[in-house]
Amino acid sequence: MEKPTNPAETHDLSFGLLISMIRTELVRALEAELQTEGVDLRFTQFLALKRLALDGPMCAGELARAVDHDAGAMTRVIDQLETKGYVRRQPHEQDRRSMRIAVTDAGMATWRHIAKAHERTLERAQQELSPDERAQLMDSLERVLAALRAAE
Amino acid sequence: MEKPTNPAETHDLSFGLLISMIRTELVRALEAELQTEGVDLRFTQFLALKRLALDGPMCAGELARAVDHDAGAMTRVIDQLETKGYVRRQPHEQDRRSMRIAVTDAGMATWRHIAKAHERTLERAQQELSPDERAQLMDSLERVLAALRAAE
DNA sequence: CATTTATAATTGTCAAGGCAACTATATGGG
DNA sequence: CCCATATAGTTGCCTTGACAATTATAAATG
Repeated sequence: MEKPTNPAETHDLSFGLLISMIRTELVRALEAELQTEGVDLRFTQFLALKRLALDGPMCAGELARAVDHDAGAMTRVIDQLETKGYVRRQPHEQDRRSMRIAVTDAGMATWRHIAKAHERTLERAQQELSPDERAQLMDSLERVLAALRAAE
Repeated sequence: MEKPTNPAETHDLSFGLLISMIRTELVRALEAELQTEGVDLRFTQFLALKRLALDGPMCAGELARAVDHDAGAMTRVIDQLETKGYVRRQPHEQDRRSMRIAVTDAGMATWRHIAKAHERTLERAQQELSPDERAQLMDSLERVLAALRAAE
């Protein structure tokens, strides 16, 4: 320790880096769990499938917004999920521009299969926090997100 | 809108998605601040410059670990910072495999210039949180990260 | 009703990050 | 001392995601 470490930085991790690291580790942990279960899904594909499985069919743009993903990129994620047989594109009845993205039976089966793995991962991430602390954490994070989005 | 958009949806943000969203917004906000200041740095480049500016010269691998970045990718980040004139690669004296990455005067000047913008961004992100809540948030996040890294 | 404007999905392009292979050098065990 | 193994940095390759442009269709407006 010959190096003069800035005392304000002894917390060492800035908020941004900390958030980035947690995201990286969470993605890694979840993808590892999925692989262990023999399910070949990347993090983003997982998020999309989860959203569709929980909320039912929706169109591509809605899904993109729901998982905070670029619309162009979402097209390809849907392609991938469709190739795997987990979702299906159906024409929207009122709006011929729109697609209705629906989970297939195989997709639902996969979702049920991996839902527990997902919960295990989240549980593991928060295992050192009390229920109160978990609630507080989620609340704080939501307020941080809101503040960042409230543009200036 | 015939589908019952569950109002519970807003609270149904999973931890992973919430973290991802905050990271995205934080990166966006910081890069916007930097651009406003006329400084052409991406988030990762910023993190690397900050680390070097605060902790002094270190070798490439150390830097990569410090900002949680892939070593191969870090080589290119250093390339970019070197091209911009913000850092310099120097041979390591004891170990001829190693490089000593040091911030140049121009790099330091730039760092001083943008440090405040950085703080503004973090301040804005946490503006809705009390000092206690901020401390609690950092603490919880650190424990989450530790849990993710520890367990298996 | 024609025309402008807005929206949904897609596609092309490019930068960035992860991983594996490679080179050079260091280190530790016979 | 020599060899096996480990480590530092770099590079190539591939996937992902952001953004812009494109196409088709809907909605709004004169």
